[in-house]
Amino acid sequence: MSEAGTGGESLLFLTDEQLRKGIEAMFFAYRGFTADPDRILAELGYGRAHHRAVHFINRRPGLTVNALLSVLGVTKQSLNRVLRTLIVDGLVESRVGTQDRRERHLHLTERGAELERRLSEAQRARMRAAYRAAGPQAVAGFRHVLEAMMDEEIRAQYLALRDAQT
Amino acid sequence: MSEAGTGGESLLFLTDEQLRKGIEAMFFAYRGFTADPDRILAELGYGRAHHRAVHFINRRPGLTVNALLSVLGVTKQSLNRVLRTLIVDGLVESRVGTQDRRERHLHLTERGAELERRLSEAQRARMRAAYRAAGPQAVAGFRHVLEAMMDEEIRAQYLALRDAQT
DNA sequence: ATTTTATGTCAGTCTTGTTGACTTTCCAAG
DNA sequence: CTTGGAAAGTCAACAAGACTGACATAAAAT
Repeated sequence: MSEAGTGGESLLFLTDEQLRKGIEAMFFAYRGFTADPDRILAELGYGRAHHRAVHFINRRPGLTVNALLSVLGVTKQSLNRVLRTLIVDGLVESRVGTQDRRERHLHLTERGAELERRLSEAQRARMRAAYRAAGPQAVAGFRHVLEAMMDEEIRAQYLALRDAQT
Repeated sequence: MSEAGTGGESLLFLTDEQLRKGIEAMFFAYRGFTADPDRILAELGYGRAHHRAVHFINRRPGLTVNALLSVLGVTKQSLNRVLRTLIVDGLVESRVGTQDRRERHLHLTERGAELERRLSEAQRARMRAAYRAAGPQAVAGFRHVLEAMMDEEIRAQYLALRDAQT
């Protein structure tokens, strides 16, 4: 890891001014990060909450409502409103569990998958451009810092999700 | 660092899977990023909007309402509600401009500056920990990618703000 | 004198979050 | 087999914080 080799620089990086710049960069970058999907969602009368639900259902097909709840970090009442519109609109399918029939397993329908692709492609295009502009080494650093910034529990969830993928 | 160093890898980094992981990292990291200030704000009956206003007023003392509006990317009605509570509560001072008396120049009061320090210190503590854990090289990469992810106009604002500081 | 700009304010809407109360379903332990 | 409790869904009420649109005021610019 880099911290081992370049010990002397660490102190310079940790001035309050450097940290404040990082905070601002995070704020502005997040705005860019959500800007493109937001435009698509607005067309369709959806919001960011719909995007997040669709994203994670696509990511973990068949996950339960409870699991989605804990990934998103919202209450079931809040999620339910969003989920209901997605189900009514035919983008998400809620299947009763086979072993435990109290559980509802969530899947995207073909139309839901289409929306997911559209949203994701917009977001990935920006990410791809940023990655290209910054270079592979910067990308590795970017991911490192982001992972270190997460809450402990969230990081565990993230790593599990990350490693479960291809 | 494990993945960096060799130029030929660039293509590998730009698989959809890598991009999706970056998207998720961004989502979860932003949650961590706002978690600590959110707790402090909740105690005081404020929200994220108050934090953002206080942050940028501290950053650019004497900036006008219009300038703050454009930095925050919200409408004046939305900002006004937040700003009014901060002024009434004695955290922000609104001074009539000297050259142009239509303008209101915004400053933090001593109490406002105290809150700013408290919020900022919480956020910087997390940032500092993340920076330490990831190392200086990762930090540089982090900032690179974030800057490349911003909208053009926003990036210009950010760079102006960044370079105006010590 | 008129227009434009900067700001503030009122009213109403929307999304997305919250709590609390209650029901239905159904697994599992007594 | 009965009952306790977990999972899920629903209804209601509420709040923050975003939006639009309309309008008011003061001051600068033309």
